[in-house]
Amino acid sequence: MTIAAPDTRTRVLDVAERLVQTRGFNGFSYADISVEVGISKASLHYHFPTKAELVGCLVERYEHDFHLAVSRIDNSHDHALDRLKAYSEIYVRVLKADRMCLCGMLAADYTTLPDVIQKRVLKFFQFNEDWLTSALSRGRARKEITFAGKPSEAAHLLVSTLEGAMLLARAHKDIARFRLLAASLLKGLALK
Amino acid sequence: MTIAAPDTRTRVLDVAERLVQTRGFNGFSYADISVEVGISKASLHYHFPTKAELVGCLVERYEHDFHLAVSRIDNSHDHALDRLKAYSEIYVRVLKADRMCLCGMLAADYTTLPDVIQKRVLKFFQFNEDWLTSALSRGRARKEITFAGKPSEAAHLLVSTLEGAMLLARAHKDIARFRLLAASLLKGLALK
DNA sequence: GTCTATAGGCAGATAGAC
DNA sequence: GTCTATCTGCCTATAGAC
Repeated sequence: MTIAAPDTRTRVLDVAERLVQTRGFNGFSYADISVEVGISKASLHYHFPTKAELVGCLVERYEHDFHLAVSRIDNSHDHALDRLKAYSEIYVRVLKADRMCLCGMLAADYTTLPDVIQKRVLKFFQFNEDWLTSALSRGRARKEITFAGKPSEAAHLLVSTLEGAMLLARAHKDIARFRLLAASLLKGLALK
Repeated sequence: MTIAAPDTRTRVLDVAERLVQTRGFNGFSYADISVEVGISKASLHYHFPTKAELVGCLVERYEHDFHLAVSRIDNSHDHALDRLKAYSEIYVRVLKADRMCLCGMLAADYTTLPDVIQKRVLKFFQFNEDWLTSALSRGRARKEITFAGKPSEAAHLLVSTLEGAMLLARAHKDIARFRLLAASLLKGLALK
């Protein structure tokens, strides 16, 4: 299976994604993308008329990729702890690329975002919490894991902690500490 | 005890602080401050020659205020759970003002910050984790709370979770959910 | 300390040729 | 699809008068 050379539109999205994840919505410009992709600013506007549309597409693609990643987890892992571990490894992969979660970053920039993007960012977090809620709920019913309180609250805790830890880990350039924290989070769910 | 009318410098810092906490380092300008404080952009440069210096002062003041807040906690609360609850209420107060933690916000903007500011942001988190580490350590020694593993790791978990939850709560405009999460975090530390 | 005026550059975005 | 050229407006910052 070969991977086709990415078209211009995709290359633009790839560069823009990295820029948002590292510098935030207000920390990059069309000029930055132009240099890296090797086409003029005007050409970028052909593909994405406005910055709002560009970043909107970015969030859409990111959420789509996340959907794929978690359904792969559903198909390849059965035990709740394995699923949650695989989930946390998505975050580790992002951190390894010296990036913040795209939507975590946009959550920081939230008040400066166009309406359309704000809604998509919220949808992303909702999707994550929903998936975690169901993974936690199923795992507890099967007696694979244990935790107190509602699954939805535990899911909220997991997303918050992973996003927050990511924010700090990137600044500290300390992925090891992030892994340690993720591991101890999972340990807290293991049967005693 | 009366509060003196704030001087211009202080009013500039107050406005700038709110702008950074709501819009991020790259999401506001001297023009924004100028309008709100009611003096010209040029006058702002008299007080703070560069944006880097302005935000540097902001972080310094924020950390100083945090120092004061936690030493008040040390003096007014003895039980570890009370101390930690009071600590989490600092975050709630920030959230109530529709703001993100100043340094949490700057952690997102991290790669775009001047060196001096990057270092101060890290120092802020270090201070928080150190204080929490000692509060947790003392509390466990006195058998006021319980938790597994090193105090420093539990401290890291607390800061990460509170910062991450704040990021999400502000976007969702849902302080109640933040409170719930903070409460269940503390509940996890309570003696069984 | 505060102002007006302005520099010099970059932002997002458009027009029109190829 | 991509280009050059350009627009308008905002950015940080400075000069110099009051």
